[in-house]
Parts: sequence; structure tokens; C-alpha cells
Amino acid sequence: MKTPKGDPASRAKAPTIRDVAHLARTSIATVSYVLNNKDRYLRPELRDRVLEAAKTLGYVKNAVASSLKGKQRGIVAVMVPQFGNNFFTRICVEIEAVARRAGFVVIICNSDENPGQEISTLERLVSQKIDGCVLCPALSQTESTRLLERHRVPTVILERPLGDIIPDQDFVGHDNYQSGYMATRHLLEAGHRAIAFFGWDSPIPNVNHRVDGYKAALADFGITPEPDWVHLDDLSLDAGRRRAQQVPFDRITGIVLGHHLGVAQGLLQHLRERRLHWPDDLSVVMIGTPEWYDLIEPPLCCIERPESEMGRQAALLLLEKVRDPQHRGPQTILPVTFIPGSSVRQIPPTTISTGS
Amino acid sequence: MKTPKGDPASRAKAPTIRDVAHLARTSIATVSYVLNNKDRYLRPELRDRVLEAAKTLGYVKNAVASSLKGKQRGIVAVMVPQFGNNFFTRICVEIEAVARRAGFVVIICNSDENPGQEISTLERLVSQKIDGCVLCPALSQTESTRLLERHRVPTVILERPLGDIIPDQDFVGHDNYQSGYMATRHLLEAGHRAIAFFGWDSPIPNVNHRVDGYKAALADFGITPEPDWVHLDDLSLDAGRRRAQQVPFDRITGIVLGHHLGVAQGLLQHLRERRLHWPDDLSVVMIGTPEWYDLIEPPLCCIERPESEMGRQAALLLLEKVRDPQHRGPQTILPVTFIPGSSVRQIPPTTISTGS
DNA sequence: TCGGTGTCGTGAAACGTTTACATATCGTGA
DNA sequence: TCACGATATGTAAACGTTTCACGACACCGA
Repeated sequence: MKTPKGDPASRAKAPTIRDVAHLARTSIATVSYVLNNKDRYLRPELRDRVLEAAKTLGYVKNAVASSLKGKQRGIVAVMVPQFGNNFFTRICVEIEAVARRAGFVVIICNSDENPGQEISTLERLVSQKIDGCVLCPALSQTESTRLLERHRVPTVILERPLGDIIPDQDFVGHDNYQSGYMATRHLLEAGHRAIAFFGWDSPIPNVNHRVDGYKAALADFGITPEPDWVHLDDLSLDAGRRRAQQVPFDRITGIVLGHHLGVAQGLLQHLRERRLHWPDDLSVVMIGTPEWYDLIEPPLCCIERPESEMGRQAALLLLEKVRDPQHRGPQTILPVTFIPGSSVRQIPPTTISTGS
Repeated sequence: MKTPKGDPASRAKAPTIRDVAHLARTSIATVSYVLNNKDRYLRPELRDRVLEAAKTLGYVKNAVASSLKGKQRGIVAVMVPQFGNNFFTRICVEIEAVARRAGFVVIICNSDENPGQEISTLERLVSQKIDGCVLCPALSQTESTRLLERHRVPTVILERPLGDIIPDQDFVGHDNYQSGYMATRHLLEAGHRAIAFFGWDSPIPNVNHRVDGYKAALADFGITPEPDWVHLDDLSLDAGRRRAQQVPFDRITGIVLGHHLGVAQGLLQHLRERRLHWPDDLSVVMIGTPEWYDLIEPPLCCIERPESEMGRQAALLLLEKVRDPQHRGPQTILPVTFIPGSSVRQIPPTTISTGS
């Protein structure tokens, strides 16, 4: 006898609106009206019969077919350049939560900082007819936004502004300048005068803004950074260690870690290997709050970025744009917070040597 | 003059296959054949014309319409119970990578350990006609799998097996028993005899397997754990601290941290507050490898779970099932690895006191 | 009795694809 | 000259929804 595979019942196709209509002895139009509960004259008895039929069949609406008819899709996407990075993960978690509450599911994509990958993935998303997209562009290229714009996908740019190129971008980010400034300022106020900066050598402007903040803070104290104070390199552990070896720890007393990934861990490893301790041998302020910032001993002074709030605002703005494509939000730049730790040594004013 | 908003060109709808056909002066059938490059007799000149037209229009296929016709969707989903948890994030990152290479985008959903939320989200996914789903069920309930099964969504169960209830589940997980055993064994071999276990008080079996491993290791050394050695509580920092206060540190010399979240951080905080140090005052082995395990000083001995490999295998198995729904994989249970640290004190054999 | 005005329900045309099927024009060997 | 395979393209029917447009009643006042 042997049916091809599995029992007949389990082989039946998923029930459609047609099946429901048939079981409820009515038309598919009626079923559709009931299921979308439009206000329409409808005998309660029929309504119940339809609902009943849908339930017994385990009917689930085919959103694919609905969206063909121009209905909302129920999907938004997020494109991040480093899915593994805590910072982005936290943002994604929040976006997912907000979107879920609004009835959407979230496609999360990773461009790996690779523009080509970003474009091809965005093409897939466009093809999937997503309702909207939160985009954190890899390496600040703008081809992606043009693609999204051309296909009228409501978009919110996250974290990496596209500058003047795209005029009216809806943007949610945080204040990179402030983070650089605040970190440096804290060291300066503790009495430090020779302060290095470790950062990512990348074309995205955010890093430069942090450096700008760093320099501005120094300028406030009448200090011009030496050329070998600013170290920009790959965002990797090795680069961090390599650079750490180049820092003149005899002159430098403080350091601003521009990122919590790679460079930071590299420096910390280097210090440990050379048996240098913070804050005694070197004072440290880090931009970013990885899980471990207050687990290591002594805990690090950090600049906390408002990841959750960024995710929340980006999601809310996107949902607003999905509802009304004409909607324009303000360019949101959220402030950062200083998290005190024990990684900065207080230098008594008297001991400050001016020059040699 | 003022057009309603935006210039007319930018208001045009996204180009469809019909537009391409028109521009190429041919039928939509031909365009479809070209774009899917089916083998069909086709004059190269026409083919080029179609491709050309598609390009000039910036045509992107509407996957929604395709999938209505029974084509593959190009979307798979992952449902995790704790999106914020590193462990799951790492798995997701890998699933995303594998799926992307195969041409899929990934919807990531978070059930927050809430079965109701899980079901309702899965219903959305079913409605979206996803091609497949990697599911890590909240609290081991099986209603979810039945839903997916009923709608014939190829599914791979991740990390939390559903036991005998679902007979032929395709499963990818890691060896929880081994992790408990290995951690405990390491302490025992270092000479410890009074070893506590901190774990999550939850209905999912994985935790119990770890406890089983813990007990089995103790039994190997002829030890029966005291009732107050095993602490199961919420997976929260507070619970960790609360429980830590109850541990008789005068008798206990080693502790197995069953999770890297919450309990672990709670305990470490507690130790720090009481100025207790590992490994001198207490030896610690932790199951899980958060970013910080080797950044804190001294670094912790850990049991590493194969997160990436789990993600990879789950994704590959799922893709296989998407290709061939009849496909059945083996129940994969991946081994864990011990990562040596400096958080376990070696107790000289002579100092072992038997009884008081 | 007639038209009007609510009520309640259905038919059928989209949406953008895929693909079975039909059609048309060749060249070629019988 | 005819039949036939090979080559090349078009027609139209789905897929599962939504929703417009159209009945068909029932009740009402005139």
C-alpha cells in the first residue's frame, strides 16, 4: 500500500482561506472580512462560524499573499557591520523587542564591514519587500542608501551618518565627539597631561570625531598632542598589542581607548605581560562598556554609549516611517555617560612637571 | 506647481517583470525564463536585450510573488530564548553567516524564555512562510514544534532537546553532562573535595544534566554532595549574590559555576566585596566563556561550549532539510573543551583532611 | 405597490511571479 | 512537397489574498 511518505493527513497542504470559507459554508470574501475584522455588516452567527472554522483548521494567514496585495509585510530589517560586536548586538536586541511589540519580525544582516556584501544583501532584502530597514552602513558608502531609496524602503541610518551626501537622512546615533572629549577631560582633570589615544584606523567619520573630542579636551588645557600620541590601527587584538609596544610609557601617563574591542584587549594584555598595572603605572579610560569593564580589577572608567536607547529610537522612528513614508524625524544624536571606575590615578597638582 | 511630494520619477512604483518585458519588447514569460536562466531556446540577442532592460530599470525580483508560486522563500528563522546572552549571540552570528552564503536572510526572534511569546512569534513566522527554522525552545515546551510541524516548516532543534515527546527531532546541542563532569573533575583532581554547584533553577533539562555530571564526578571520588552544596536559583546577578552568601566558605573550597551569566557575576561580586580571592580563598571553574573570562585576574578556568560549531551544524542541517524535507540528520551533541586558567588552587594530597 | 435605505453576502479582478501549453518559423531528409 | 524535429516566443492559468462592485434581501414611509 505504502503512501509515498508520511500519513495522508500530514501531507495535506496548509489550509487556505478557501478551505476556511468552504468549511464555514461561505465565500472567501466574507472570511477575509471577518479575519481582518473590517467594519462591515456581518451577522454575528456567520462571523462565529468563520472564526470557528479557521480555528479547527489551524488556519494561519499567508502574509506572503497579503503583501502581494500591497499590505504591510510585517518584516523590518537591520543591517549592521559587525554582528559579533557587543555594541551592535545590544542595539539589535532592543530593535527586535520594539519591533516585536509592534507586530513585526526582524531580519538581522551582517555586512562584515564589506560594502559589496552589504549591497548584495540589501538587494535580497529589497527582493523580500521588507517594510523598512535600519542601516548602519559599512565604511560610509552611500550606494546602499540609494538602492533603498530607489525601491522606496523606509530607512533609518544608524550610528554612522552619511554626511551631506544624502540630504534628508533619518539618523540615530550617539555623540562620538563627546565620548572622546569626556574621556580625555576626565584624565586631564585627574592631573594627567600626556595622554595617548588608541583608535581604529577606518574611513568612517566616527573615529575622527572621537579624536576631535580628544584634541579639543587637550586644547582646553593648552596641550597639543605629540605626533606619537595618537595611534590608529586595525580593530584587532594584535594591532592593539603592537601599538601598545610603541607607547612611551615613561612619558605617557594616561590613555584613552577609543574602542572596547581589539585595541583595548590588546593593550590590557600588553600591560599584563609587562607587569604594568592600572591605575598606578598607567591611567585608562575606555570608550564602550563591554561586559567585563567592571569585572576586571580594578574596574575601568568607561564612556557608556546608549545602545538600548539608540535601538529603541531607531526602531520607533523606523516604525513611524513605515506607517507614514513622508515622516521625517529629527537627526538624533544621543549623549554618552561617564561611568566612574578605578582606572585613573589622581595626580596631585604639585607633582605636575612642566617640561623636563 | 508643487507636485504632491518628491519628483514624479521617484514616485514611480518599483519596476516589475512587466516593465522589463515592455522595455525589452517581449513577453513577461520570456523575461522570467531569462532571469531564472532556465534552459530554454532563446536567441542570445533577446536574452541580452532582457538583461539590459532589467539593468536599466534597476529591476529586482519580487521574492514575495515568486514564493506565492511555490518557490523557495529565501528566509530562514532562528528563535532563541535569550537574545542578549552571548552564548546565543555567537550561535546566531554563525547561523547568519552560513545562511547568507547559501543565499538566505535570517530572521532572528527572541522568546525571552516566554512560551506564549514564542508561540505567537512562531505564528508570525509561519505566516511569513519561512523556509525553515532553528528553534531553541523556551522552557522545553513542545507546542511550538507541533505548530511548525503542522505547517511543514523544516525545523532544527537547538541546544534544548525535547526528549521523547517529539520522536524524530533533528537536534544540535552540546554535552551538558560533560561540561558539569569536566568542571567538577578538574577541581577534584586538584585535590578539592568540598565542591559547590551554582546553577539556574529552570525546567529545562540541560541544567540537570550539568548537575548530573557534577554528581557523577564527585561519585567517581566517592563523594556524596551535601544538600547545601547545590544552589539552583534565578539566572540573575542578585540571585548569584544572595546564594553566594549562603555558601559555607569555611568548608567549601571549590565551586562550579554552571552559567556565565548572572550567578557567576553575582558570585564574583560577592567575593570581591568580602575580599576573598580566587584561587587562594576559593577555587572556581565556570561553564561558559564570556568575553571576560581571561581578562579578569587571575583568569578563570572555563568550559568552552562550541557555539560557532553549533551554529554551523544547525544551519547546515537546516539548509539540508530545506532542500530535502525528508532529510534526517543525526542527533548532534558536540563536545565541550576545557580552557585552563588560574582560578583553581592545587591542594597538596597530604593536606586533605578526612572528616574533622 | 413602489422606491429608498440599511444589512448581509458573493463574484471576480487584481497583486507579480512561474510554467504548462500553444504557436510559429525554420531547416532537413524522405 | 511534406512531415517532423529543433528552435524561438507568446498566452494564460495558477498561487492566496484583499477589496471593489454588485446583488439580494428586509424593512420603511409614501
